[in-house]
Amino acid sequence: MLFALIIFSMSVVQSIRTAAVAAIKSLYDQQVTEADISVNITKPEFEGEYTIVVFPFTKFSRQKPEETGQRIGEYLQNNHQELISGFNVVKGFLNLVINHSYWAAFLQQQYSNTKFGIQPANGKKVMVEYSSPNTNKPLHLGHLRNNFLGYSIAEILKANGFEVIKTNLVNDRGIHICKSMLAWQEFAHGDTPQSTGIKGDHLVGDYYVKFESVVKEQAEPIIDRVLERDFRDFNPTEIEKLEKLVTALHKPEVQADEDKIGKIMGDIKEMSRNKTEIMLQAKIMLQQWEAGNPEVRELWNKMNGWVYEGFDVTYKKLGIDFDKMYYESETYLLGKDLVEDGLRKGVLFKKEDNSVWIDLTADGLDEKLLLRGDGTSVYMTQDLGTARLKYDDYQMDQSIYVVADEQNYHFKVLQLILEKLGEPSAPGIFHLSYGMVELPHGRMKSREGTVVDADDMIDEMVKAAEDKTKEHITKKLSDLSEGELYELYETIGLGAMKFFLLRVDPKKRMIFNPEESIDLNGFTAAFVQYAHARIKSILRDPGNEDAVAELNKYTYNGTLLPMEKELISLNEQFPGILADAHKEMSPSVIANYAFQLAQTFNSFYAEKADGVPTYSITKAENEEKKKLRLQIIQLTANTIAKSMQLLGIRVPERM
RNA sequence: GUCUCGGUAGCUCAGCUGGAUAGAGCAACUGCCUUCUAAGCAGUAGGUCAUUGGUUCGAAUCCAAUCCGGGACACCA
Repeated sequence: MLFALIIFSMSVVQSIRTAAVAAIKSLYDQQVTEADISVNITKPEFEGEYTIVVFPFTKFSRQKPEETGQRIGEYLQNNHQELISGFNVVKGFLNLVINHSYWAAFLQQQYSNTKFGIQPANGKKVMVEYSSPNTNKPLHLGHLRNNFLGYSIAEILKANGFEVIKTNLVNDRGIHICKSMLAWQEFAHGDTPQSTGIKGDHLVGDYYVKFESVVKEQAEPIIDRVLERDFRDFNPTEIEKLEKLVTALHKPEVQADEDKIGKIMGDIKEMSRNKTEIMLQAKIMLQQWEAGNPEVRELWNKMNGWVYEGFDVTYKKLGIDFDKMYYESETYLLGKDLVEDGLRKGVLFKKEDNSVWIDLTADGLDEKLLLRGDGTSVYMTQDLGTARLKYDDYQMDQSIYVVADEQNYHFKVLQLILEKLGEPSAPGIFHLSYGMVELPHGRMKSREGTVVDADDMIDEMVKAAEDKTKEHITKKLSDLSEGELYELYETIGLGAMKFFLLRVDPKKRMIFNPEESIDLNGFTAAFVQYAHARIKSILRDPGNEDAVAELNKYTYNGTLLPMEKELISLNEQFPGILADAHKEMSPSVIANYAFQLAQTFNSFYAEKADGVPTYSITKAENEEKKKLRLQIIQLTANTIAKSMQLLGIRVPERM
């Protein structure tokens, strides 16, 4: 079947484009590119599957749009009979009818090909860094969007032929970690995850919260004193600043503006918090950690160990994994050698206080600090060093950072500096920026305790799936074991959560409504999973057994009904969708497609005329139709499963 | 202030490389389970695509201005 192989290496849309370019060349002696051919899916009210917009060609055809469409249509029909069997022209729109035998041949070749649409290796390597948690508190809803996005993008890249390295840069050191450590030391009386039965990351997180509440308590008298202009807790430069703040606070125009009051009070609070006893202790602990103090390091190791145990449980449940872990405790000193290089090359400069900067004003940005006067590095320096480390480790063509959009500026600067330093990693830096997840009342704030915990979230979703499943359990799932049922609840519950967070364009911030997220109807994973389970149920039906066994060598030879054509055509678009998802760096493209496919199948499944199903499979009007439809639904099930896999979502055989 | 992202149905979102009468889901209302799984299907209702101007055969889509909202612009990470 060399003939078929040649055809199916190209999508229908591609083939139409190529053919149209040739048609225009032949009819009008004009050389246009394939990108100039606008091919759309035909509106349902017209006959045909694809539509070429011919308006742009009237410039050189010097004919009315209708005539131009007519001539191109005739050319295509005459010269590409295997693909196009008919056409009609409405105004400037040329609607093309795809040859039924083309669809049949396509179906025969791909219906059981679980690799349909998956691209062969292209020899390119991509690193995806995602998740990147702090080890002072458990994962929350915001992390979930990050984790699902990173995982899904990695899957999408793989399916597009890339070699992917999934990495996690764990933020395992810093003042926030010391906060949890200190509070644990002071208040825990030696409690451990084992002794309390509390999951390690939650236990550590609890002491982070405890720390914050002590800070708040201790800061109150300091704030009160500041407001009374009693600045005994502060040094001269701080006092100068506080004087200004307090004076400003009493101005009438500020008194009338709640935003301004809030801002000034925020500054005062922040400065006061830094003077609390416990905060000062935390800072000392950080210094001790950096100096390698054995006791502090031991405590740090112990508590981070608890957190990792907790994270492992959560990651495993989420179905998320990594090929390579990087730890900030091992990378935070990197980057200084790049700074040295930069100074030598004259890309960076020193100020009088010995601090090192880069001037980005020519690029419309500011000056950026890279080393403090005392020689210590900042966040950017670390990231520069880590970028070099990663590149040395893997020499990847692209390095994707899955990080929230509040860091857009940081990554813009990071790439620019790498470029100026002549680092080979620079061109491959890509910030996959995503919007924050907000609750209906506003943004989540960990200090205010308005965070949605990831583990709670998982439990709730699985519970919701269980409740819903139990409504039907006696009808269709009574023979499943406890274990099988639990697996099903997880498949549905986790799927719902992932789908909910992935179905929206990543760059948009999204509102997370708990009630809506728990819904298993409509535009949800359960809807798609349900369609899959229905298909599998039909394929298992003993009444279809004989036909299923003969599908392999079968090619349908007859006319197709509308929904048959529609389903095949939609499946055929999968490779294009996969490419789009990569181009857009957006799993939402896949989610929308999977939903549409499931929806189309459900209509196909349910359509009736005079009470009789139009597209019955088990009771099809004849053996030919039965085999045709079995091929169609088999292909559909495969495409659904693959799409969901790209989102990191499992698909059940029954539900 | 500068930069940046967004504003589409009551709500949550698609559509944005310009193309036909702007689509889904939820919520509301009608119907459909002796017939392959009703977690479903079919239908009704719901729109000044933020506003104004421009580009053109044609604008939700491109451009400009304005309004509203998020975020960033740290010797925090």
